[in-house]
Amino acid sequence: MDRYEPLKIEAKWQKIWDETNAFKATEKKDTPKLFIAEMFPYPSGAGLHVGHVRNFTIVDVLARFYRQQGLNVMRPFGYDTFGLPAENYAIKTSTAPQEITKQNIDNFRKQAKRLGYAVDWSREINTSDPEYYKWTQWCFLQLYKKGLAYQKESYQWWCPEDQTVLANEQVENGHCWRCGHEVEKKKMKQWFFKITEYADELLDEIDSLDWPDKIKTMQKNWIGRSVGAEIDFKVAGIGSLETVSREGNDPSEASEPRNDGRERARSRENQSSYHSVKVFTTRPDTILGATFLVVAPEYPGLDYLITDDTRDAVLDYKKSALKKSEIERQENKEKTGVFTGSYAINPATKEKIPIYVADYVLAGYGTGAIMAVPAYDDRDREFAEKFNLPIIEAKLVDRDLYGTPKTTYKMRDWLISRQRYWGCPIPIAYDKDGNPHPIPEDQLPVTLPEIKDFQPDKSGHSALAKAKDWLKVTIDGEEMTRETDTLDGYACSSWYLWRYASPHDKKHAWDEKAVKYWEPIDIYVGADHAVAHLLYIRFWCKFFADLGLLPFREPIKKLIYHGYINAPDGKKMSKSKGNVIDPLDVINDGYGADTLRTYEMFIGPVELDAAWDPRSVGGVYRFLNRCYNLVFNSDFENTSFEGNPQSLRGLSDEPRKDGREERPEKDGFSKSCRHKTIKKVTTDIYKSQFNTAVAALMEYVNELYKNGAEKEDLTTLAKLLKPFAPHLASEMLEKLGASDEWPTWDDKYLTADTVELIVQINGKLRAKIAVSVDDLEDEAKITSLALSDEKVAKYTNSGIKKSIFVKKAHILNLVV
RNA sequence: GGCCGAGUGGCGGAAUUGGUAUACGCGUUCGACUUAAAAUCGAAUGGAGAAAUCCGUACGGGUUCAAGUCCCGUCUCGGCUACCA
Repeated sequence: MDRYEPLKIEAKWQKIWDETNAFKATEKKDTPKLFIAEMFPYPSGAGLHVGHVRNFTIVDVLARFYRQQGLNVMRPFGYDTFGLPAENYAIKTSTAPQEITKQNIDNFRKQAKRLGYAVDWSREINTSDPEYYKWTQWCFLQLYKKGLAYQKESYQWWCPEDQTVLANEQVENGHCWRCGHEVEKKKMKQWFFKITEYADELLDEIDSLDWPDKIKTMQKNWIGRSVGAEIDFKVAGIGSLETVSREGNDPSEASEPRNDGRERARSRENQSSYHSVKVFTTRPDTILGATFLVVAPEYPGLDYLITDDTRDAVLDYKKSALKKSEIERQENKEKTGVFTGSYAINPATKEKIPIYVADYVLAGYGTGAIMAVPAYDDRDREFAEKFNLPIIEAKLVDRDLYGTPKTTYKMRDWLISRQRYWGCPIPIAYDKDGNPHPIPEDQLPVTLPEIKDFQPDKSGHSALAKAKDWLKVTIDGEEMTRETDTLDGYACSSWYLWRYASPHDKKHAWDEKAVKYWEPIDIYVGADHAVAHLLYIRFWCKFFADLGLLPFREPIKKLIYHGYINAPDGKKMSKSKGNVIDPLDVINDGYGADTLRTYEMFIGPVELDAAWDPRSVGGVYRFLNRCYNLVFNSDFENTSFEGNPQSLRGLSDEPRKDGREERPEKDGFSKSCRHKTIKKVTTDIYKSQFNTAVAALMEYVNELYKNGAEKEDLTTLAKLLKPFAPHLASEMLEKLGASDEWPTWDDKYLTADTVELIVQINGKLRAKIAVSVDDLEDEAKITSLALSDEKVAKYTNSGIKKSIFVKKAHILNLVV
């Protein structure tokens, strides 16, 4: 009796795969390709966790499945290595982040190999490798050349703990996404990418993507397009011709934080030059009901709406509103505000209506001013009720009558400057007048200098500012000073999928031909970054498509977004709670990688979070053990496997315990069971329903134990099992002398000769009668068969009112 | 507050999209093997009932020959978003 020893089997096959470069991908002209990858990991010092395993295994199951089907599969691997954890660790231990990163990568690679992933290891990517970030800088320069990378001074989210600014996407509920510290506003000159330029296309193409609806909706909401109109309201009593509004249509203004305290040092004589307030509304048709205007506390023209009587109250209000943190504004939803002292003329009613200032109007959205229609808008009604303003249920008018059509977005431009050392240097230098100049492409990469002190400070500059020699650079003979900000890590991951196509290209970011063959990625798997990374990479794709450098406008065809794995108690795993499951422990406890992989696919539907259950791991191990026994502890060559593996212990002569002598029509049964399983597993994998695919394999094994297995059953089982448990399946296939070519099914074997007719009386199940499949064609015969059943007859003595026969479900429902 | 999901045995979860509710796994119970235990194998396992039967997919209604699935209302939980005009 051979024992299933996963650790032995796995070591054997991993060695073979490693030594033969088994999963190297090359472009093959006449073979359909499939490019699949996970969102590459940030290699932390802790090594792989069970969430990584779920992520990577989904990719691996699909990669192996399609490979077995004969597709030319590319499944690369990479590491997203710039970022705060490595830098913070470097500060703590005075070790260079380069060194820490190298160690972590080595560990990740080793662990990923231990899981048996079918990776083309020649395509590894590391974003902090100068060979890689040279091209990240090149990408930046392309954006810069087209005016899509620009600088702007503005208030930005600042994390006092991490000493860096954050993008809007990195602020969660007023706190830093990394360290959880409450963020503040700081006025700084920062670099941005003009993602808003592509807002419409990013929005309009979402529906065409094969992505989960959840992610599509999140992106739509994030972009937040509102179609409406801008309407001018003349300010009563002030008589000049200029307009009060946010200046211009500069989309960069959209990045302005919401409660910035911008003060405009305008001279008093300018006061008379403002004579109207421009509002944005999505409901210009409700203008007859607009009974007052409201402007944000930061509204640029606010000073000129104030009268001597109201000055103190308004300025007080503004001051206190600006002092409030984002969180305080969120907590207190009670409407507050004060009358400015000015009135505007409603262009539709010609009524004179008051202008208020209130912090429920946001400076960063629309024009920073609204027309309040309390009859139609809950917030306006609340305000009106509190301040006793008229609420008029007016008729609707034509939308275009009083304003000009205008579309606005919630999405802001992407803030990319980071005041940290461990990032990709921004390839810019400043001349002595402070004007930015791009580093010429032939001087790339701008390499991170090796320094000793990584500690950032309040200066607003990264530790790079202390690398005095590095700062100096000569461009076109002119002495300049380098930019000390580094790029947001998301920039590095906004193009890596294209780098996978030609990861060693020294002349280009990506090779045109290779990209044309492999890209766009067919299946991308992840559990995070619904609006950040997945939006940024779409933006860069469109940009480079516009430059003619990519032959497609959407980078990701299909997205699989899976759930998290939680601790057995259902809570998030965390070091502090001490409930972390280490996948390597599971393997080394003797279960092996195959059990771990198969268990994580069996744990539940991909898209849902799941709780780790150590006992179920054991269940999956038992299943693989049974698979092993079928091949290694049965005499399938000579006889059909009969009964159970105990037969191998000399019990095979004993009669079956269940009294069944010989199963009738064994051939037909065996075939139908086999083909049913092939179909179920194949279609389930196509649908990413890995849990039910594994369940179907378990059912199949149970059947084979019960009814005996032919060699064909065992090769089929091994082939179907291989994506999930590749080591064991390879061992089985080797013993069976079979290839791993994916099996096909024939529907003709799926229909049995006899079928159970379900007889319902008034919709309730009353009898199951075995009938031949041919009889299903004849409703009259079916009905008489049913009526001749004793039990059915009992219910139908008094006649049948109606009879419904559903052939496909072999159900006969009799209404009495 | 807004939008979107979800609610099925003791537990994780299935259910050909309107057609036998609870596949598969865990747990539990019984049996076989064993001096014994583990492992393994077999059987049983929604609830009530001696049984025929009845009741069961969060709750209340409805449509239908037939509802976990569709419609209306209520409750609960989760996710995203948060005064976006």
